[in-house]
Amino acid sequence: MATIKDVARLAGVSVATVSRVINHSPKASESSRLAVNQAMEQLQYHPNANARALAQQSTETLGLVVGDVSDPFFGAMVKAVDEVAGQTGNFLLIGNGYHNEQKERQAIEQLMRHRCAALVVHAKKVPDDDLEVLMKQVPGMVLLNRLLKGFEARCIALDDRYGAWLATRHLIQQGHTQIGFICSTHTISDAEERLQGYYDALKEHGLPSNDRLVAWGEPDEVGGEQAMTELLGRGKPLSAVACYNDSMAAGALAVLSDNGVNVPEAMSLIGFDDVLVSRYVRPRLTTVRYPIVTMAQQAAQLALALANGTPLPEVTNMFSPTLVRRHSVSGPG
Amino acid sequence: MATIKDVARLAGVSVATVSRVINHSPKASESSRLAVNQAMEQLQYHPNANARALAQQSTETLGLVVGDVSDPFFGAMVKAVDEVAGQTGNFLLIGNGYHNEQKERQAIEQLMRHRCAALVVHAKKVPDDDLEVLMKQVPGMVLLNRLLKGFEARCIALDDRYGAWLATRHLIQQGHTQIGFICSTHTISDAEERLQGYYDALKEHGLPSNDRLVAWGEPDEVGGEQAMTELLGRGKPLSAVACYNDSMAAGALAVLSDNGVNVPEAMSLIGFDDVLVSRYVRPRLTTVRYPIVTMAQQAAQLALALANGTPLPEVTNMFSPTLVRRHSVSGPG
DNA sequence: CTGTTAGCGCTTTCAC
DNA sequence: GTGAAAGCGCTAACAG
Repeated sequence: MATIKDVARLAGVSVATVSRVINHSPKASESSRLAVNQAMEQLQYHPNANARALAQQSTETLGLVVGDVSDPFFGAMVKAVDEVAGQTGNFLLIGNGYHNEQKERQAIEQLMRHRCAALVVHAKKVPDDDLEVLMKQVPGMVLLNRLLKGFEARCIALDDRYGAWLATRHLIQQGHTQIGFICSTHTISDAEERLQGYYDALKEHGLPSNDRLVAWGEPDEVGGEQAMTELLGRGKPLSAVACYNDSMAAGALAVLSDNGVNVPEAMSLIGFDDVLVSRYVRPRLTTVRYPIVTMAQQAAQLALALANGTPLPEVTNMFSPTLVRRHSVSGPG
Repeated sequence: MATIKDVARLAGVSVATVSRVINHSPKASESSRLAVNQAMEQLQYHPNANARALAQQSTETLGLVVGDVSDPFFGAMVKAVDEVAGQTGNFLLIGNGYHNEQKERQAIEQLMRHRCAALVVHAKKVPDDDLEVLMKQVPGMVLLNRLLKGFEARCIALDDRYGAWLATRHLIQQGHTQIGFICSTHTISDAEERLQGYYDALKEHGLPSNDRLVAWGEPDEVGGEQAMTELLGRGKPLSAVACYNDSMAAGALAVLSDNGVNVPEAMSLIGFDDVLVSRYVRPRLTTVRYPIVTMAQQAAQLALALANGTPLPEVTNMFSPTLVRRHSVSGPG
């Protein structure tokens, strides 16, 4: 692959001049600009981003760590961040944490090695202490969906507990008293917080909580199927279920449908996240909206500003979820 | 951020030695290995990947261009490629083409600038000629879901036409004679091929084709809703519809459900791709399986082998889709 | 406006 | 086993 020297030679100028026209420097005559552009074209020249990064000591890249790109929730996040990266002329580097401490650490590590100016990190398994070390080391690092004390201004999170409380309260307000919860087995704060929100709402309304009303599974469709099957199998009276997320709710819905349990007539169901699928199952899923796109955009903008030393944008550090009423919830039969 | 010099100084050795222990060179004494590791730890040293790439003239990165990461179809693709990248110690760089010629070109360009050793490219809009130039320039570049003549061995594609033919024939075999097609408005070969496969099957079985039986939309849920609404609105008798992909089928299904048209009793529906959603709508979607995971893995392995000059893996250059029977197709009412 | 040159951080001969 | 030094491709003073 051609280098800047080749271009300089062919254009009959110095490498400095080539560099100038590449970077649209004002001090470059029209004539050399022409010659250089022609040479670049002819040689199919593509500037080496690594060399550039090294020389400039900065990279024009924005790093993002997500759980798993193939998950629609993260898909929305990636897209949102990619858009702000694109607008600011940055290239997006993505690392998958795969919900695993080792992998999360590796992903962050890789991004640091690539010297991403800005870093948006969604990592739920890496311990606070380790994260703190990294945050100190990388000024342009912002945490998404996690609150690290001492770095609140560089965190953008959602009030999970409030969201689950909202969902459960909605069910209670419809008259339900026997309410189950389908929870995620992932040992991350989101799961604990949402379960706690469910308990809070129950207690607040004088409803007893009961272990037999909560079932667990992986936070995806299959996990939702299993958890709902489990719940049904226990035979404990139940007229409504709040789910950890929409994917699990979709799985639960499928199981109910297969078992001839009508939703919402015989069973109300509420999800969490408001991802696309919630609008395409039938009945449409009532859920709790997680404004991930806005959150991701703000995180990216903040990270970029922090990295470039430009004025910080105003961001919301703690977002509140909201209820989205669709058709999977009604009063008890 | 600490550099290799800092580490060398602290460890009391030369940078060459530090480099040796970083790269696990056999010629590095246990004592210096120890000293260096300790110094790296203490300084929180992260080797600069850009400098490394420059010095080695190679990058340990695998580039991937997709349409849009947030689309579940591409999500599966990204994950598959990421897995083989991870296994071979490569870091994945992703570029989004957003179904737009300019963007596709930019994405490929970016990846080339970053000097990705291997490149897996899903680009449907960039013209053949341009692609040819790039293919010649980057030996480790492989095309996914596209067949470029002269480079067949570096292409991994699916027989779209056959897939749509299969779907339509399945409908015909169930006794349907009034079969619609919901097509994508994206002007890419996939859309043309699938539509053609539908026509082929019709003709082959002596069934007339009719423009009023095909409707168009964006290849997502919303597009599927619109197209199905359009089809219904035309009032032309219809007992089955083949769809461009599962997302459109999901949208179509939703519209049918909302209009009280039972699937499959009153209307049969068949999708394409076999993405996750097809198993979570009710009825479960009968569809045509697109073995994207296997295809993406093979593409990645091929690209890596091409880039590294290692023996090429055996790959299938043209995959055949298969029918997946679930519950959205039956005989005409 | 242009060219010369000294690095950026790392790898890799080549002597020792 | 180890270090000195050259160089990867590019940018950014600096001098002209």
